[in-house]
Amino acid sequence: MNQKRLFLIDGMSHIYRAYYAIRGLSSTKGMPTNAIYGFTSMLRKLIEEQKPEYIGVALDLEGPTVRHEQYEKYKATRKPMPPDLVQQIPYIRRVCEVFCVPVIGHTGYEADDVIGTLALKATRCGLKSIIVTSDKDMLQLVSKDVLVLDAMKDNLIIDEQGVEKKLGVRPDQVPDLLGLWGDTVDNIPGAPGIGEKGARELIRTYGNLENLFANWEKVKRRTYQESLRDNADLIRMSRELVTIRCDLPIELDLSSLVLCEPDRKAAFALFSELEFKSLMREFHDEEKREPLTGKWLTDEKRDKVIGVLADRQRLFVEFGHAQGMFGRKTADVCCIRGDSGDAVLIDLKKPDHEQQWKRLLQIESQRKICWDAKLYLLSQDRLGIETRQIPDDVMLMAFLTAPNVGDYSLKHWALNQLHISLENATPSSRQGSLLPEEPNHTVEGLCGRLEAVSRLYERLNPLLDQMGLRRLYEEIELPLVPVLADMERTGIKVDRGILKEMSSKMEKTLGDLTERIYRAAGTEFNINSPRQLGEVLFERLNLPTVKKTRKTGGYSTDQSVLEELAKTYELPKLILEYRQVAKLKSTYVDALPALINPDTGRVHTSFNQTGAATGRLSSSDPNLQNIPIRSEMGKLIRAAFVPEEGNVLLSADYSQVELRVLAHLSQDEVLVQAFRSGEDIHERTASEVFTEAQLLDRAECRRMAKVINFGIVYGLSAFGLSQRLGISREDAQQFIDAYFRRYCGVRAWLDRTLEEVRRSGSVKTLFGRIRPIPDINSKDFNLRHFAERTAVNSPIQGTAADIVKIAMIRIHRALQKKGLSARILLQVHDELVIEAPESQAEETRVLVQEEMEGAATLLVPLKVDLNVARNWMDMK
DNA sequence: CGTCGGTCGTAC
DNA sequence: GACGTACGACCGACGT
Repeated sequence: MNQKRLFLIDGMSHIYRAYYAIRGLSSTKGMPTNAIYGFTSMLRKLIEEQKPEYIGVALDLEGPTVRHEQYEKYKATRKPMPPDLVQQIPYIRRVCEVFCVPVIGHTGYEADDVIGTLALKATRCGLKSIIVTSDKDMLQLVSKDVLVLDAMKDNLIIDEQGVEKKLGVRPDQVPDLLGLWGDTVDNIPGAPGIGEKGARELIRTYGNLENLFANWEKVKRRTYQESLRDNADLIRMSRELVTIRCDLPIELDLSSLVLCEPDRKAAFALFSELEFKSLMREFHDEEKREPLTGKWLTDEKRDKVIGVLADRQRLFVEFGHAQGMFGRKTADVCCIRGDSGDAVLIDLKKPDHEQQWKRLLQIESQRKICWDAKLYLLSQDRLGIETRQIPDDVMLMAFLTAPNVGDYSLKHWALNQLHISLENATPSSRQGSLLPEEPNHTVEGLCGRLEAVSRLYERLNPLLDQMGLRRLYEEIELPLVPVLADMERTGIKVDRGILKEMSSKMEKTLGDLTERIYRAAGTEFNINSPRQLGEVLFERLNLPTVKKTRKTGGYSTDQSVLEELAKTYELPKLILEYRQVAKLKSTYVDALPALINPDTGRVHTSFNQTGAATGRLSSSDPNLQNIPIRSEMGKLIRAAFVPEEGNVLLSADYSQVELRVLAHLSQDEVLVQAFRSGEDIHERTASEVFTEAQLLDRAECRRMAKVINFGIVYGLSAFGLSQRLGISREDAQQFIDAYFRRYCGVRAWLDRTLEEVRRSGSVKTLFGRIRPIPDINSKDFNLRHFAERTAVNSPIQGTAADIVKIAMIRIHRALQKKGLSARILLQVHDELVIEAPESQAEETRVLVQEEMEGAATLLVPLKVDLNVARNWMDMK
């Protein structure tokens, strides 16, 4: 029996119980502590005895709940919480905090409903849910995988038989039973004149409430008959009120519910304040984890300490980074620890320390664990060592288990998962004389970060297995790390001269345009300011404003608006021209040269592995994934990206990879067939969707079909399609209908995917990458529809991203194996840019094509287009 | 003088 | 409102 268990504690019920059960407990300062003490004892005992794998405490939040909307008298007779209990609540939250037990609650919902929803979701994840409460309402949730534990009564665990024994009915009958019986505490009326015994007897005899109503005349007791006859609505409403909702639109975030070690130091401080003597004693002794202290290696101790560290199975590593040349980070101090015990700080600027560090690195039997392995690899370049063993990366674990978070800084995760504030690690006693002032170079700063890394590892590493993400991590994300590090290290050569020339030309163009714009407008203003531009266009010149407005209420001046106006007026046309040039100049032409490394003439972008929730990479500083290609002028920028002397650039892009993925996922016969026979997919869609008459304009139909094909992948609407194609909504809807008539497998897949996401709250790629879709059951129309589009797009985009990552790893390995000196330089989602010596160009080309096309075996072939050129512009 | 949200525009 | 995923320039409001 290794089924993991989630304990959901009904906080409110325990707090009230403790408050009334323990009388007169308070601190010497007069602070009442009875409820806190009772709650703490319960929590401690539960953790001690049950050793839950996952745990959470549900508390009611302030404000009315949906039940109050249903029934205004709900809980009306309940007195407000006594003031001397109210003031204890914040402390109860702190107790949870020091025990590292998360408090869960959602505005507008009762804690009961939160518990019900999470309990059910947990069972779907294969967990056993144990609800800790003494409230009989909760018994309705009991099932094979949901149990109720009454912590007040000697940890009695109630299963389905237990419910029958206690209430005399099955769990599913509990709402009906309580609907009749009522609940005076919550002011739930129930059936007047029918009490506990009567209710039980009636439900046992008639099975359920509706059947009872249908047969009310057969009921023996006359008072019951009348009550049933006269109060049907009241009773039904009562049942409604006692029914615990299990369908709340909330996420089960297992990563935040993992039980971890209590914060002993904080616990001791809290219990001291509350004067809980026995608990103070319990948390006083052995301060194993806290505080982690650091020691510099000293000559006497060095060998001994390194010896001890080398004995460990795992080493946690954290660096103090210094700004290296041209934005490259480099480590100059390293903090390292084993599974337990003190951390050791190594000053990488000292040759003897550096030697020790290299020694540690070479011991491959021990796993190194860090936050951001790519940074780890790159930050060691200065040491001139090649890291053969890739360290485990807790950041990637965080990303895989929760790709929607967006912020993968150690600071954020330490704060949100461990409640450790890393910036509060106050730099006081700086021990090493060489330490710079930055917080992550102080002993405290580094030790705090190291502590966070190791505790997050303990939490997230097991989650990979529980969520089925292990292979994705081991076989894709982690092996990709050294590939990306190589790409960043290598960079791509940029011809400064070309950009310089473009810049001055554009400068002149902008000057001319500015003058003409001012003349046409009859005034000078900031053309870059949409607000000022809006005023000039729509107030000063009174151009028709009908087109569009912003969310914030102003005039929209975006491209589609200006294009519409440009049909009639001169100024918008000039603005459009100005915008295009200004954009290219500021974003690319002028920004790029600043990022060229003057020594090598190359720019080294950063590829962010946690940048996109779908699993795509993102690129920044500079972003080389959005270099223009569509417009003629924009395209010229690509001419500045060139190979090193004696080399060529090789571009390899997957042809229609997302639509091929869709074909595989949906198994749509038409789509699969089209790709298998190597047809032009847009042509094919055109001939499927359009009529004979329409097809006379073949090129136009293909253009529209292309838009439709892309739209499908993004979850298009008739409105969106009509906008894009400049046609009526009705026509757009016709095309969509026609599409799905022909590609009915795609329709079925969309439906399946949506059904799945509504049930499970998340979607997966072919390789098991998970993306939670929290808003899928939202009441908010916009949120829900956005969630639906995300849900269908993510598996497609994500699977394609997985495939490209696999291809990159394969190419990297194959190049190494064959001893070719070609290098991957860039990844642009479905394209790889590679630099190869002229002499190896052909061999590299063959290798790249093979590795890319063989990266995955789908129902349809993967096709790669390759091009070789002397710059990035001349390639497609 | 920094931060941050809004708008706009580039890529796949 | 209205087609998914990013990054980033610029503006302008706001707080220091």
